[in-house]
Amino acid sequence: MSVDTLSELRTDASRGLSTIGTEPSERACKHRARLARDPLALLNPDMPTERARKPALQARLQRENTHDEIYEKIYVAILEHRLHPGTKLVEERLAEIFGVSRARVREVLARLAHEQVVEMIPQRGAYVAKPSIEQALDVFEARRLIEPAVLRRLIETLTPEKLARLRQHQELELDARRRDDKRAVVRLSGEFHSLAAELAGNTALARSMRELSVMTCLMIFLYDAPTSTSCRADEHSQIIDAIARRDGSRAERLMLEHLDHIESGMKLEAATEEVDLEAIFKT
Amino acid sequence: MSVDTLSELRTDASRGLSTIGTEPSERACKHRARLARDPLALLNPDMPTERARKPALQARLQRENTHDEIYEKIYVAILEHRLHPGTKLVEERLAEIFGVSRARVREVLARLAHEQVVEMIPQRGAYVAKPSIEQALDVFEARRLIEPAVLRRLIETLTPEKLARLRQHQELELDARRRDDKRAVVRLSGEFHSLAAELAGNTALARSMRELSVMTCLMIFLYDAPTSTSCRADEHSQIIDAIARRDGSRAERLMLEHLDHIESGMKLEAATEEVDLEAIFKT
DNA sequence: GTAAACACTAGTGTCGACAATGTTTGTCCA
DNA sequence: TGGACAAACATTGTCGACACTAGTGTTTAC
Repeated sequence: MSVDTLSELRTDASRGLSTIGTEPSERACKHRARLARDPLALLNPDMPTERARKPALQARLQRENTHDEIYEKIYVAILEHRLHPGTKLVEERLAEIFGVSRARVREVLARLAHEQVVEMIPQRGAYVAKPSIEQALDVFEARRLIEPAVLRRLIETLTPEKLARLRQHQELELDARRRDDKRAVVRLSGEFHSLAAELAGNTALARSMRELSVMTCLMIFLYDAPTSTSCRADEHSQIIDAIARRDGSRAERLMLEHLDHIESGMKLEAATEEVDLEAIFKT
Repeated sequence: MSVDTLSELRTDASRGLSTIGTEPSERACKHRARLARDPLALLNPDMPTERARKPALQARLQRENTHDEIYEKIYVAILEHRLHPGTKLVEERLAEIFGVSRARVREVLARLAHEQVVEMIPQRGAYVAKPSIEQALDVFEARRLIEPAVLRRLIETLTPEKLARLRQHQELELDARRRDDKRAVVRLSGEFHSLAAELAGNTALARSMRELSVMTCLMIFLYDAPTSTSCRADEHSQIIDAIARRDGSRAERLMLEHLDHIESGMKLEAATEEVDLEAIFKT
């Protein structure tokens, strides 16, 4: 299992997440741009064993997997449920996959752990986080608090460009649904909320929303009843429509209902938490 | 400057911040406890040069400066304004100071950077963050949104123990004021808000509040008019009193006023942002 | 046949070394 | 004199190596 899922990291995870919350300082941004147009980025050698010597050129070559990029690839993989909660993230495997040394992977994992997206256990390793039920409830409470405010602010500062980006996202989401690409659907559903926060223009709130979104994605995977498919598409669409009409109260109401739907779609009854083994074989 | 301030890191920063937001998973917690009662922790050699060989014993010895501890020491130093916004954090210096190798420092810095407490510029290094005015306004907006909710929840779930912890914190704060220990005052003022969030019992909100608190501390240092001393003591006391009386609406109102005071005490007029030098010598 | 002791393996924790880059200082020429 | 170039220095980025630990499998003693 872990080998397969990890390998998938390398493949189609490279688009990832716009720049929500990355908050690039000007210079850092310039730096990233330089990488983006780096012409060497094409000829990725992909030979983990023979990458040993690096004659001042490989150096730049490997930089296509910057810290930020590795971070984002793992992040997106978790968002898309390609990496399941509880999966062990072996440093050496990741290092091989991304063609870098463990030190770099380690820094990325430290960041992810700090964000509670992965859990690091001393001397044991890093695992994709399994948020507890209490955490889940907390997250929903926080979202119920923050998201209406986000929408309010978004409507206040709405511009045609912002609306266009929302519509564009909506289109992506619908498209993913049409293609029945579950992974993209889950990711985009989460990103919708982050995007709204980002467009609302308050970076502090956007950061918080982004963190809450990932946690929600993990929780959906852990506790969701298999019937309900995370966010229903029309709900997002309706919210966007309300935003377009600048109908703040309606948007807020829809959002709260939307959150209720997500939450009630999950079975958060304090069961299934731990010790499956004992419980299972007790009969 | 930087040598002095960095050296101070080593000294009196070791109490730090209770466990707000650290969210120790059970095993990680056990691990930390083991370290705490480690008897070797006393004989700290403090010889950065001759620490080279580590015959299976030094290893444990140095572990008194865990990642988390280094993280917290730097964090507290920033909170207490012993490290000013814009100060460069040279990896090697920090490594020397904490008696560890750069790799560890690096991981810690990565975490701090992820939290926007420090800014990392590629090939240039890590600097204590200088939040922009826009960020400052965002932070206050976010706080105005979150903190009343925190108080509401705190009052709902109030227990004598929680009240006791608030009172205890209040005592610390008053004491620091009496001693005129500005550093402690600033730190404790910030921690009051984190503590309230922590006691409110919603880990997600508490995490956000903690991040917002640090940013506020940095902003106070950057933009505060020298007259007003961050939070006025009696305001916190009054809020605690309102909490004790379970007077939610009063607590919320006081908190909002409190935030207004902090914000209006700062000069956020888009001036003084950059290029002090030119402006200063223009006359 | 069971259980404790032992050995093996995979993986983490930590470090020192070296290359690449940025910054400063010093020098030379216009 | 002053500006451009270059050499020296400082600091970051990256890696490979090795010690240590946890978990697992195997042997041996009873």
